[in-house]
Amino acid sequence: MTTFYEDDRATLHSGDALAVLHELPSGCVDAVVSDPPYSSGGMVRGDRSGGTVSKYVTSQNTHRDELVEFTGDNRDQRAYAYWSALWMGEALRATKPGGIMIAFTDWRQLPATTDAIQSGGWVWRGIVPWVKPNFRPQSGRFGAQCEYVVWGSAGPMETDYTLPSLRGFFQGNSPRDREHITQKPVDVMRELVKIAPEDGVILDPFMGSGTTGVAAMLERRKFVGVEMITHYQQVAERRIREAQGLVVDKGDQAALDFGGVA
Amino acid sequence: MTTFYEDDRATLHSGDALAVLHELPSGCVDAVVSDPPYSSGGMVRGDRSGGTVSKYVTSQNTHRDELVEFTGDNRDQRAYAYWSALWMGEALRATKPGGIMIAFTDWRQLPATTDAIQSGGWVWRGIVPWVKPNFRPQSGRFGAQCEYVVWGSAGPMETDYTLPSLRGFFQGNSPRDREHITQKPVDVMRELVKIAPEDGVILDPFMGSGTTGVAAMLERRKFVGVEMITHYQQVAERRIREAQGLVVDKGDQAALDFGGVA
DNA sequence: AGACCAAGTGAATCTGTGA
DNA sequence: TTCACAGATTCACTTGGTC
Repeated sequence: MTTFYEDDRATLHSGDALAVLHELPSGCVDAVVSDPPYSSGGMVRGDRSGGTVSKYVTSQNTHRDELVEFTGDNRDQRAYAYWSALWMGEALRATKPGGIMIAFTDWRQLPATTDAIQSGGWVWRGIVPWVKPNFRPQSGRFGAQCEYVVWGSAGPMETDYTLPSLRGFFQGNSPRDREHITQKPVDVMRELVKIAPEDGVILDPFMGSGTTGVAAMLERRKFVGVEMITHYQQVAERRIREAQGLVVDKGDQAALDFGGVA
Repeated sequence: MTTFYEDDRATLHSGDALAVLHELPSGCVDAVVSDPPYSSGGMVRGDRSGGTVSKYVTSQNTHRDELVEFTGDNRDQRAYAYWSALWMGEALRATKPGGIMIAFTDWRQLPATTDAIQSGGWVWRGIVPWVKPNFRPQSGRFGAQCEYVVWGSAGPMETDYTLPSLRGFFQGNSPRDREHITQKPVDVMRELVKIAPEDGVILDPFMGSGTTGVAAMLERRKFVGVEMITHYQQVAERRIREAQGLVVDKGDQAALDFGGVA
């Protein structure tokens, strides 16, 4: 396991998610919050086998040339469910009893993801839709306007009525200046990492551009991230350090502003 | 098949959904829009086996005594998926090629429902969340704030770019003065029935208090409903006739007002 | 009329009790 | 042990009453 960045709030590992998860110590994590490749997009095999940039980005997008392809997005649905169960099972071992799993998915892979989280040994607890106000309308059909968060727990959760309750759906558009094709809004991620206690450890085995880490820093949680592609390792490290600076130097208000921008 | 009400806009049948569906002529329907019993409610079998009023209505609720139990809400998950595939398969036969299936479900039964719609022979097209602003929160957890609409088509859909596009999520609380425990807002139903063309036929095999029929009348679609329980047959007939009166006598504006009230 | 306040509600979920 | 049921808890939003 190669660690390419480490400080007292964040640890970033290089390598394949499954391999790195296998090497993590047991029970070292409070919550797993991740956005794995969906392997969705298209009913037929041909639609899945293309590159990720051509699949997810319209040709009008001005940043198209700056976006880097990502991997692991070409499994069929059986393989996707099996692979998801594998990494979720490894993640369960690394998680404390009562800890939380959170995984993004789209409508097409949602049933496979709920199967996988349970196959991995987690107690499935619910679904949280993420609504994107600016969606692509389709004549005579309901728009595919949402993505979904599937969440569960490592066995029973303790019931602590002093904890605040969390909302059951989120709203917000994809960030405008994305550095990763599937980058999520920081505001949405900030709500999600609140499921872990302050100073608790959040693990993201598919870090990408590091939005989960940014949210963890802004909400004063610790972060462990895993990413395979060198380009995104650099992007994530930069964004997470920037987020740390915002919290330490300028306090909460600046952190809030940052959430709106990124 | 016993028909207990019929006029030029609405036909209401008495009996079990599966039996009545089997007797309907082939291809007589443009869209199936329904809210079947979810058989959900609880992690353990015991929580499913109680009556529907005690299961879904809190003991503090002052209107508890006025609500009538409904049936078919105590299947285990395997049986639920099998039964759903059965009635959805029958409904497919009754639907025109290219017609639409819309079914409500909750988070727990969502994967079983997407399996069932496909097992029944439909092309699964998507999920539309229904977000309830006044949800019951839970400490330290994401609230179960949404129900879900699973929709699909009877084979390929024709693409007609002159049709309006429909929203990918709905918002709105359960109606205040419900006559059925699981009664849906008329506004949400009105959006859903728009998937069928004007003067097209909407079928609801689990009519309950008849909200689908009310929405169909207000949006100038025709309606075929099925309900087993005598009490709800009477409620549905009254509400649907009231909705017809609003459209014919007072025009569109009154119809819009009605949507907000019921 | 409008502003404010108090009470009531929810396809929830978990725990404890008693049969 | 298993099952059925009562009780407690969370908060956004609605309703109804008072000022």
